[in-house]
Amino acid sequence: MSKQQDGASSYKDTLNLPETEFPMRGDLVKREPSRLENWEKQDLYAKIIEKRKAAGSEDFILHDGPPFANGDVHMGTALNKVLKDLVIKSKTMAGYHCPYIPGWDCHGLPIEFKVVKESRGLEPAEIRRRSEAFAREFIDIQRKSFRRLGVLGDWENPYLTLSPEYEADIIRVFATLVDKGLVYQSKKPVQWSYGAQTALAEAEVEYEDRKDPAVFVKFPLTTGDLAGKSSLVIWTTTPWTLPANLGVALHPRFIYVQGEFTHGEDGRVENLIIVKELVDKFTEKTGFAPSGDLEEFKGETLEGEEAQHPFLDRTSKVILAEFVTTETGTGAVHIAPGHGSDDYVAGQQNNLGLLSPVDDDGNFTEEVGVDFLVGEHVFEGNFKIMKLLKEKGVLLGKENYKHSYPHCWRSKTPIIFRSVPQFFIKIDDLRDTALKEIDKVDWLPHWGRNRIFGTVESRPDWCISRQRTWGVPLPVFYDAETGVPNIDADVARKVAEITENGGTNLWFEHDDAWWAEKLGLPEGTTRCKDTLDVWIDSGSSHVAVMDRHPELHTPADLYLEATDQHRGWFQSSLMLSVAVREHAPYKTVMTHGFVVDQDKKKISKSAAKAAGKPVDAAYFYDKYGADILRLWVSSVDWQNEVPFGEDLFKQTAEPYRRFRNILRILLANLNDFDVEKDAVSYDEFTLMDRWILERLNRVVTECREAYAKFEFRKVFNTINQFCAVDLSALYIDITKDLMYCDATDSNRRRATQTAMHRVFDSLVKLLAPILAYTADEAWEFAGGKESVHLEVFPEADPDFIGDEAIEEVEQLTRLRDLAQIAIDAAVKNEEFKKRERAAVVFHLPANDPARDLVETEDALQFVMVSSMELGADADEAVAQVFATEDEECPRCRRSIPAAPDSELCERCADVV
RNA sequence: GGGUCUGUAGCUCAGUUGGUUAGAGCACGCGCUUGAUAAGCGCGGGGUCACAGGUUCAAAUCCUGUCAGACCCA
Repeated sequence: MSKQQDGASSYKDTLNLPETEFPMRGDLVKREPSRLENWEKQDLYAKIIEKRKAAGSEDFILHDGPPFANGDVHMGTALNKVLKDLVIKSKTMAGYHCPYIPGWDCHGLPIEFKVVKESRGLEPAEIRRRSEAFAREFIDIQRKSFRRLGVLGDWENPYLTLSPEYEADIIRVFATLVDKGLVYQSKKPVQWSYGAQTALAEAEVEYEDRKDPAVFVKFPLTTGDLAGKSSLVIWTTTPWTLPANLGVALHPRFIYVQGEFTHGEDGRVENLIIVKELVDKFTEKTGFAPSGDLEEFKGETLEGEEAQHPFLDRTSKVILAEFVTTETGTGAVHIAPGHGSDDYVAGQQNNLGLLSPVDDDGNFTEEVGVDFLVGEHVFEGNFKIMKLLKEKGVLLGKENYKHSYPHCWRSKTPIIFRSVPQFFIKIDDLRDTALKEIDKVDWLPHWGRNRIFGTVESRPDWCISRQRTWGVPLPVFYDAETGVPNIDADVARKVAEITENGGTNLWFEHDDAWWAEKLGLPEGTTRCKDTLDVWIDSGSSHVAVMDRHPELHTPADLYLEATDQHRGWFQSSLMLSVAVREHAPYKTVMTHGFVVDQDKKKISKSAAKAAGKPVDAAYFYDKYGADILRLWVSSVDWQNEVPFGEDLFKQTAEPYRRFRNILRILLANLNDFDVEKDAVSYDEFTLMDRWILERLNRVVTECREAYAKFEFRKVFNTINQFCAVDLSALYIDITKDLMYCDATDSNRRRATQTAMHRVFDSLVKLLAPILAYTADEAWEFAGGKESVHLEVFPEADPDFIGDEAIEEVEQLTRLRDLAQIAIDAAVKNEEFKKRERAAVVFHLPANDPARDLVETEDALQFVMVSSMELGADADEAVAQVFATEDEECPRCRRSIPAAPDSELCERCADVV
């Protein structure tokens, strides 16, 4: 190839053009799986752990909250798991020893429900076998997804709440509770699902809109001055609870009125007592309007009086309660202690007793006291009772009332409050310690503290019995004669011993006689058929996992789950830990928001499916790659709801390309560089090199700090900004000329390569926790023999802590901006086509700090024009441009003076 | 209905203790670049900082209320 044939490009061979095998395109979907395979073949997780152990590193324990072994991994689960991995990887690279033992929550209603739905009438032991198989199937599915996402951990030895050892530990935790006198049995209103035939935990309840018949009912007073003269009026949306009515509650300080009310249409007259504020609403809804003088008094004046039950032959006591409001109703609240928690408490305080004439199916029992209601479902009963009220002349009005009402999360049937014998944990005995412990924990974000404090402060006793099969048996026995439960810690511990080897299936496979004999209990003793609330399962993990596992210990440094766990796992763990060891199981608790739709609406799985919006993590890592998903997680504000949609997801592909390209061009520019042989010392660096290293130092410091605070988004923003502006738009662009055209071994070029080498090294390491695959790939191309995940983060370099170069470059940036304005105008006027053809004259104020820089080589390099000179002084800085008269050097394409007797510029002539 | 939060360009986000003309990236439009090329660079349009009051010389930033959304609770 000769000069004549190929013109200017004949000098191409004399240049040092960037070169690398590192592909521009990620092809993540194809490449990630083979890298993952390689990690697993060499057991990278174990290698990292060994390396930190050998270095005597300090522990950082992130205790994994177990996801439910049911369903595929959706974006919410992926967000949680990847956040955990970002914590583990960044803490590891900050030099900590971070064992990560993942786990699964395996028992519970949702799985049992699916199994039972498939085939009815199964024996308990068979339900349990199938439930276990079901759980294990999804554990494998989810584990595969988590690994594919690049999450490193001890995947071969996860903890499972269904394993016999774990189950035995749950029973031992129960025994400890018994030791401390915290467990009791009582008849108490619970949220009962007649659809699923079980009591439900708070977390198993969901609210749906529902229409109920609301009624206004009068309770004639039978004692006091108003006896036989006036009636209290109650309002209720659950007429079916009236047979269990034992009281009427008034607010002690509200003002009530008493007097004559006349119906606007039929002229019916009643003497009634209603809270003053609600008289108008009452009139509007029932048609009864005040028709005479109204007497006013405070609610407390009626305390202790009696009122006639509307259709049963007994009276109801008038009591006072603070929970009475003037929002709806009449200011007089119907109290059925067997059918509501407020009612229960009020009943206890006022010795009202308790009635709950409803069976497991939600049908009235004999106890209801009205013949035609026996056997009737309560919601049907609503109408019969209304008819009865009307017949008795006590119905003052009715309406269809739409409200949000609790429903069973599985069977979707409405919940009823019903009293049944259940087992409870006394929360009052734990509450004070728990509240004190809450204030010793760091809550991230800080408002999490209030969330959990509020729930612990107000939570009632914990109902721990479930009438289910797929769970840990409640290790309690009933006396043959009396049927009284024998709640005994030693017996429970013996059950734990037996099931530790055989598993709790033994509980269901053997009969009462076998167990009585095995435990040395009297003949005829029967065992409890209930299982423990699943929150006891996961809430015991600090014993069953952290105490048991040699690598872990309690308290954990961090628990990290979605914000709904304030009421869930964070609380159950706290309560059980306080019970067992009197302190919280964690030092820090971090919560993230839920994944919501792009317009910040809640994502319902069924709605998303109907709209064709994928929510499975697999869809995204199979289409875009795990690193894109990880990058998305890092870019998200986990403190609040996390908006998600495929469009948003695609947007993160752009920064990914930028990071990848930056790594690529750095690798390509370092192609001929050997850090051992070619690195230069501090004095050799150009201004630009010192500048980028000062900037790098800031980035390193900021990222290290951000990682330490789990502010991954800040890491993302910082690196993104650094790559887009400092590297891509400035440093790499500006150093192109010297990188390509200077002599291969020139000091200036080697200096820049030294700087680039440091930039690359730091960048890869800072990105490694986020771009787990890509950083590892780049590291390999840079000659790394082992995985980048074995490395530690870069340290700040004391040589570049200052900002001398940064300040100088700020002045150059000013000049560049000034020049840019003039260049754009000239290009628009078609004086020349590109900046490299511009000859610039700066007119600056006399005291302008940039004056000394204008005619330096650094400045010319930075502004990337043909020439720069200082013109006459001006009040305001301004640049003037002309088309240069210099020819373009055919080698470096800069328009600068040529060397004598050459078409090349001086530098290029020297090099060639 | 109650508690805890959130609300800045079409989209994703920066914005230090209140202080010049509210900044990036993406997308869009126009140029340059065939030596980062399924890349790179420059320029441009686009914001009454959810809304309404208040404190202040000065508010995206502090206070109050309204609206919308999220989680938890009823």
